[in-house]
Amino acid sequence: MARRTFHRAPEAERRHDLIEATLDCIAEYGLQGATVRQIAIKAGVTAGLIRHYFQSKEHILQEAYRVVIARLTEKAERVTGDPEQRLVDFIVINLTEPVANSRSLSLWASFISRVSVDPELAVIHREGYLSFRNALEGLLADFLSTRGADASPERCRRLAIAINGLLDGLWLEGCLAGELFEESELVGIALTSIETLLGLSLRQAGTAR
Amino acid sequence: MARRTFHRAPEAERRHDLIEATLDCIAEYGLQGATVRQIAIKAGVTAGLIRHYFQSKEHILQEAYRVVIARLTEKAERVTGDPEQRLVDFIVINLTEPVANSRSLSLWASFISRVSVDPELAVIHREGYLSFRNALEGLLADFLSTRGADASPERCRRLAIAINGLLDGLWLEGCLAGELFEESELVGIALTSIETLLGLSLRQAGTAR
DNA sequence: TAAGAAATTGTTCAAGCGTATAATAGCACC
DNA sequence: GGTGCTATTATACGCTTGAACAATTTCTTA
Repeated sequence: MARRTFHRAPEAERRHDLIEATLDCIAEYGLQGATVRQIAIKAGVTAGLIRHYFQSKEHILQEAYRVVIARLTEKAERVTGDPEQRLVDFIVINLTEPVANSRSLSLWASFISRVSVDPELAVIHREGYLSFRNALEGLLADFLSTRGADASPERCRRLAIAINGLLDGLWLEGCLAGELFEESELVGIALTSIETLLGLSLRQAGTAR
Repeated sequence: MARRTFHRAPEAERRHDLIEATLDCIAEYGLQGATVRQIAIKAGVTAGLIRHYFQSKEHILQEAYRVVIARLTEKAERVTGDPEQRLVDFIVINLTEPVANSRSLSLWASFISRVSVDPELAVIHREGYLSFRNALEGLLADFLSTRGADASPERCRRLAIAINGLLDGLWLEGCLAGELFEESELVGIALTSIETLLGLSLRQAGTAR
């Protein structure tokens, strides 16, 4: 019986492909659909190869979760420009593609549901969450002081918690039921609400956006 | 070989117990841990009985999801009193026990992750979500008009979306990392934020709470 | 171009899965 | 206190799962 020909890939590329295949499986069929065999089919290899790269199925899932968190946070954490623009970009990025879509939510929820079950995932989660909120708190502090507003640590902390919640919640709503909202309606609501919470305008005249 | 003795339970009670056992399994071990055998063990019966009450495993999961949604929304939708108190209670209920805890989140996330995969669950989800947001929109409309503020449908819609998002997000934060917040800190942040968004006070002098 | 390292395949295994069904035991009713 | 109904148990079946491992192929390098 003829053995199938195969391509010998660099380790980094192969690991990446396997993780990508894992995410595809989870997004399409849920965590239950992410079996080593399904992942292998999706990646175009055989099941045995997965255990050549990952100690166990748990390990590939942990790596996959790291990738999911990175994709959800990396863009927003690298905003540039003046404090106002950084804050606005942070908001917009979190509520538009590719961060906000049903696939992201599907992946996120799949892993979140295991965070309380799997201590390894809990560690990965906690890191991502704190880093995200700290980034937001920094943006707020910069913006508030630039505008000469109260930027005390206590106020920044509370505002960061509230605005983090607001962004998370609107992200959720958009991902779960994007078709219930008009184009960029959620972004508009977010910007208006955050302006109100901060007591400052985020869309000053003359700033084309 | 001695057959184990058993109790012949009323249908409603047995179905309730089986669903409760299902939720326990999901909360403890994730959706993957909710196998018919595990559920049966948790409920103190044998696996075969589950298929006597539920057409398939899918069906018991659907029923279980209905229960989860009901528990997350029923208390908040039955608030009473004047518009202000109803709104405040709505907020507090959603951010405190038993709605806000890690078990609730675990269950919610488990099902949410399957909403995009399973059309039956998607229907159940959509109903619950719309009913929740409508309830909030009604509370806001009542409260705003009582206070003589702008209660136009467009404003109520946008405020409901924003406040729904804020509550969802803070609920998430509290469930995921309750120990990062002081006792009732999230409730305080929610009340303050919503007062700011509405431009009205929710804690008038003389209202003991 | 031969050899050796290791990436990849193909096969096997025991365990656990959802489902099906026959046997049994609890309970209501006469 | 039988009798009949059916809730419940017990067992079996076919499949899929994660894992293990030997066989094979590719690629590097000398």
